[in-house]
Amino acid sequence: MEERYSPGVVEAKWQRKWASENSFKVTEDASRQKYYLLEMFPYPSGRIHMGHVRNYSIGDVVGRFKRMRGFNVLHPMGWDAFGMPAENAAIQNKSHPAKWTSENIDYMRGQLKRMGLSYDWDRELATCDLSYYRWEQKIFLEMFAKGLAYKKSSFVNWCPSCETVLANEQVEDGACWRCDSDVNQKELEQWFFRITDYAEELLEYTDKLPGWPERVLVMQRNWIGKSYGCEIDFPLENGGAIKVFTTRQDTLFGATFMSLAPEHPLALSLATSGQRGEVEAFIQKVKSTEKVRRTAEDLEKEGVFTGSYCLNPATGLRMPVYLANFVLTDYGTGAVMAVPAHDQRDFEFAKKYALPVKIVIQPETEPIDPASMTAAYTEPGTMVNSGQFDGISSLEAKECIADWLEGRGSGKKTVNFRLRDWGISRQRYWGNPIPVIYCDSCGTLPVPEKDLPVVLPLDVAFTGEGGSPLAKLDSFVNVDCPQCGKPARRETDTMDTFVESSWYFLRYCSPDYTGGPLDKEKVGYWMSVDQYIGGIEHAVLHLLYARFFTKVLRDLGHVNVDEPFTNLLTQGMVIKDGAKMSKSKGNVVDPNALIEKYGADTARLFSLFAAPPEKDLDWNDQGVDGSFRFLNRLWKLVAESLPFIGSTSPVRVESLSEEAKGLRRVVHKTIRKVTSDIDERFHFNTAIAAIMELVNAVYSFAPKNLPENGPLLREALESALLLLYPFVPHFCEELWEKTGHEGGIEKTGWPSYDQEAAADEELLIVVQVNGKLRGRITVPAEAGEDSVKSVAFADDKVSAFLEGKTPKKVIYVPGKLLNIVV
RNA sequence: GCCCGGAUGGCGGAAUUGGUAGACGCAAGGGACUUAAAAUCCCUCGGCCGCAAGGCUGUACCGGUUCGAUUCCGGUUCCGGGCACCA
Repeated sequence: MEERYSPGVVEAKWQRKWASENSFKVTEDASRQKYYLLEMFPYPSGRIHMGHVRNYSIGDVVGRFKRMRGFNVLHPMGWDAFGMPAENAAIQNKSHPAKWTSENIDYMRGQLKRMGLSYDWDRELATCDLSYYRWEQKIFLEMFAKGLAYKKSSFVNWCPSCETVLANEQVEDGACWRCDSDVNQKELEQWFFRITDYAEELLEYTDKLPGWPERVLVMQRNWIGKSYGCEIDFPLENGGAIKVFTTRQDTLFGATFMSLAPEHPLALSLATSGQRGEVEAFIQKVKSTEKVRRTAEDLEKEGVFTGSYCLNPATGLRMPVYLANFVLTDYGTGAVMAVPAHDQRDFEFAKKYALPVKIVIQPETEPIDPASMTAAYTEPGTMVNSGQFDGISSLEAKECIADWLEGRGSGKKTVNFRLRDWGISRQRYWGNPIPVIYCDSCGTLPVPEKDLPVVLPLDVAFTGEGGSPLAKLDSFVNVDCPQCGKPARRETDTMDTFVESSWYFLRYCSPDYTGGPLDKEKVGYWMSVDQYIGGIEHAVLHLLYARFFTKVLRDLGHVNVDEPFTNLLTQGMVIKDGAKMSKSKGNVVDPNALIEKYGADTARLFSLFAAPPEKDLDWNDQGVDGSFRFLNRLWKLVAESLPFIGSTSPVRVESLSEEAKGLRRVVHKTIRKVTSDIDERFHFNTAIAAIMELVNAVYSFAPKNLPENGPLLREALESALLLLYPFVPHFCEELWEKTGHEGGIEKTGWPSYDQEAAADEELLIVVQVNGKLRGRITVPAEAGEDSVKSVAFADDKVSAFLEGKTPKKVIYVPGKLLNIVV
C-alpha cells in the first residue's frame, strides 16, 4: 500500500464509484424505516462558500451515519434558482439570467460532487425549471380559489428612476441601492398570501416542535406577535365611529384625544373645511417620508388636528381627532386612543400640542400628577378617575372594563397579530409568473388550468431600465380573456422567490411527478423532514413561510402532515479574524483552494472538528493542518499495521495482556461515545476528538505489542475507520478496502460496542476533604462503599488532611467520588 | 426599551444528570532525527510560590444555596442575535 496519503487520487476514485453505482439513490420501501434528511438548498450565486461546506458536511455526517444504521435515507439537493442577483448579473454582463443561473448550477454541482456529499442526484431540481414552477402556479390557483391568494392595495418602497418596487433591504439611507435616487412610498396593487389566517395555528404549533431550537421558536412567536386586548368604538359627532385596538383598555377613562394614521380611510373625510389644507399637506408630507425613517423611534412626534371630534365611550369626553405620524396603518385598526398619562408617545404628542393629560392609574408608591410628570406612567397601579372601577388594580380592571364594554355593546375582547399577510408580488423578471389575467369586462381571472403553465418567456431584453421586461413584452402581456374572449392583459409581476423555497422539500419526494405538484403517496411515505439543517438567518422568513405552506397544502389535500420539519438544526456562521467571511472584508477562504491543497475529507473534518454545529466556527488555517496531519497519521498507522492484521481470527479476550485489555476498553468506550455524540447530541467535534484519542492509543500500543496482538489491532483500526467514515468517507472507504474488505463500509453497518469490553476493571475514586480534592485512589470496579472508605482513610495524603479529626459526614458518589467532611 | 443567547488557558474548544476544570486540536517553547530545511517523533505548556515533593489560586464580576458550583438561584458588567413609535 502507498506510504503517502494522496487525497486527490483517493477522492476521485470513490466519487467515480459513487456516481457510477448511483450509491445514494433511494426509493420508498415500506419495510424499512425512512429518514428524510435535508439541508437548505443554495442560491446558485456562482460558487459555494465555507458556509455551504459546513452546512453540507454536517448533513452528510448525519446521512452516512443513518444509512449505516439501516435507515432508508432520503437526502436530496437542488437549487433556489430564481431571484434578483441573476437579473442584475444579466444586466451587468449583457447576458441572460437563465444562462447565468444554469452555468452557476453546473459549476456548483461540480463543487458539491467534489466534496463527496451523499445526495440522491436523481432528485435534483431547480426552481427556475418549468417542471417545478408550473406546479407552483397550480398551487397559487388553488389558493386563489380558496381566497388564500388575493390582491390588495398597499404601500411599498418605490424607486422612481428604476420604476420598480424595492425590498427594505434594497433601500440604503433612503436611496435606491442601484441608482441612488430617493425612494418614496407608493400605493400599489399587490398579491398577498393570507398567512394571517394561519397565525393562530402557526403560533400554537411553536409549542409542539420539541425538535426545534427554542430561540427560533421564540423569534417566530415574536414575529407572529399575538396580543390580547379590545376593539373599542369611539362614536363620531357626525355619525359613524372610529374603531381602535388597544391592549390597555384599563386606561380608557384617560383617553383624551384620538390619533389616526395618515393613511386611515377616514383621514380626509374627517377634515373640516378650515383644516383641509393643513391635513392634506400633512398626509402628503408623511407619505413622502421613507418608511424606514418614518418608523424610527427618534422621529419627532408630529400631527395635525382634523377639526373633528369623537366621544370617549366611557366618559363622554369630546376627544379631538388628530392624524399622527407615528400611528401605523397596518397594525391594529390604524387608530389609537391616546392616553397621554399612560403612554409615552401620547404623552410627547400631548405636550407638543397642549392636549389634556388625565391620570387614571396611580402607582402604589409616590402619587403622580399631570402638572409635574415628565414621562408617562406605564406600569400597573390603582385605578382612579375611572367611575365604578376606582380602587381596583389596573391589572384587574383590564378584564372588568373589557366585560363592561362588551355588555354595553361599545367594544369587544379581541386578539391582534403583528403578523401581516405575505406580499408576494415582485416587479421582476426572473421569477415565477403569477398566473392571472385582467379583463376590463370580467375583472381578475385565474389562468384556466388547461392554459397552464404560464411560461416565463426567454426572449426579453435586459437594459436595467424601466422596470420589469415582462411588462414591455407585448406577446406576453396581450392575451384573450379566458371568459369573454376580448383582449385582456396578463399579470406581469412574478412571485417572491420565498414561494419556491416554501415547498421544494415536498417536491423532492416526487420530483418527476407529472400528475400534479405532489404525489401524495410518496409524500406520505417521506414527510415530514426528520432533520432539517441550515443557517439561523432563516429563523423567521423561510422557516415560517414553509410552515405556512405545509399547512395550506394540507388543507388543499396535498399532504398529511401539520408541520414540515420535525427536527431543526441551525448551524452557526463561519467566522474568520473576528468577522463573518465576506469579500469586502477580505477574509474569505475559498473552498476550491482548500480542497485542492488538502482534499475534501480534510475540509470536511476540520469544519466539523473546530466547533459544535450550532456555534459560530472560527476558521483557522493552521487548524486545517492539524486535521490533515491526523489523517496522515492514521493512514501511516494502517499502512504499517497491514502485515499484522491479515488474519481475520477474532480477538481472544482471555489471553489478552492487561495493556491489551486496556486498549480494547478504549475501543469499545470510543464506539459508545461516538455513537451517542452523533446520534443524540450532534456534537461532531467531541466525536472526532474521541476517535483521535483512540488512534493515539493504538499508536502508543502497537509497536511494543506486535505481532501477538494482530486481531486486537485489527479490531481497533476497523472500529476507527467505521466511526470516522461519516466524517471522511473517501479516506475510510479506501483504507477499508486496503484492509481487505469488499462491498463498502455502509453495507458493513455501524459498529456496536461490547458492554463487557468497555467496562472498567478498576475505578479511580476522587477523594475530597471538605470538598477539596486531596487524593485519588484506585479500587476494583466491584468495590462497595465500605471498602472504598477504608482505602481512602488509609491513604497517606488523605489522612494528612484529616489530622486525626473525626469525620462529621462522608458522602459517597458510587464509582466517582468520596467527600469527607470534618 | 423588550425578548433570547453567550462569557472557560496564548487560540478553537471539552467537562452529557451539581462531583477530578482545561479532553482533543492549534500556537508556543525545549529535545531527537538531518549537512541543512521540511516532514516525523518525544517532552513541557492556566496563574502564583517552591530545587522538589507539594501548596495556594483559578471558569467575566459580586453574593447565595450545597458536603461539593463552569453547571443551580439573585444581582452586575461586557459581547452577540432577534424584535421594536405594535397602541
